[in-house]
Amino acid sequence: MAKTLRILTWNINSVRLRQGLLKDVVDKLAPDVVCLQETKCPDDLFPLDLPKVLGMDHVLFRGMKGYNGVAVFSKTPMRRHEDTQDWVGKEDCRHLAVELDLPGGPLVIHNFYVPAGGDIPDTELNPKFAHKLDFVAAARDHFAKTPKLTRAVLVGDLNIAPLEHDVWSHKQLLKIVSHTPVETALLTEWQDTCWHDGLRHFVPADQKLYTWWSYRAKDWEAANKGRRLDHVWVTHDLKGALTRHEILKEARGWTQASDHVPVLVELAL
DNA sequence: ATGGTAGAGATTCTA
Repeated sequence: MAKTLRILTWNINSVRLRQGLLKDVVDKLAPDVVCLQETKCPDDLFPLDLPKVLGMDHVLFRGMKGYNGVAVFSKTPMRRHEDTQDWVGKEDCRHLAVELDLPGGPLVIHNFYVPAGGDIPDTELNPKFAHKLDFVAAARDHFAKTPKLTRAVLVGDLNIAPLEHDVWSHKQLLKIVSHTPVETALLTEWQDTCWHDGLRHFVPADQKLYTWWSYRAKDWEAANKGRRLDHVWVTHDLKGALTRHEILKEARGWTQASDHVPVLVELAL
């Protein structure tokens, strides 16, 4: 008997500010697991009443002051997975791996927040871009060492839109951080270590698909200059378990919205 | 290598 598991990923851009919107997202999409990025909340200030409000008993988080931060909520028991890492020598709270106990055996979920990389796509002029490339290369190399990985899911804000139709204009974004060839090549290499693109599984590569719209656009919906920065990957053994996806675009139009929208994938495990 | 907006938390950084 297959169990349905709905996994939600969202760059919430402050978990404290958007607790109410998170409740609305959970009520609407009924996830079993919620992975957040950019919680921007030190661990000692994390809102500990939030799990009860969301109807999700279990929570794990890794936060810091001001920036970054990841958290996972779950309806079923979980524990922090040993493969949670600091990447490229920085303790900047960009990764949290959890292990869930499910009837068919444990499932590992990696929650990532990849560095945005600044504005200038040049590693000499911009250390933040160098950090981003180093981070993705390290993640690639790490998963290349575990090529037989199974029953695992990787989600998060990877801050790279790899395909032509993951951005509103491929040509105009080739020199824009998030869609430069060096970034998209690295992300593809990372994915190719053991992962299958769980969103493009449902949406053909020739169709536009976005999860993020800049705060800086006057009318984000009319301009529709989006990018697909948020991802859900599954190991190849779980490809056949993918049953549904949803990108909650309407959330971008809510009052005091995040610039990223919630992304849901359902698996029949 | 424009400037636009948003959040944290300090009067600027990161996205």
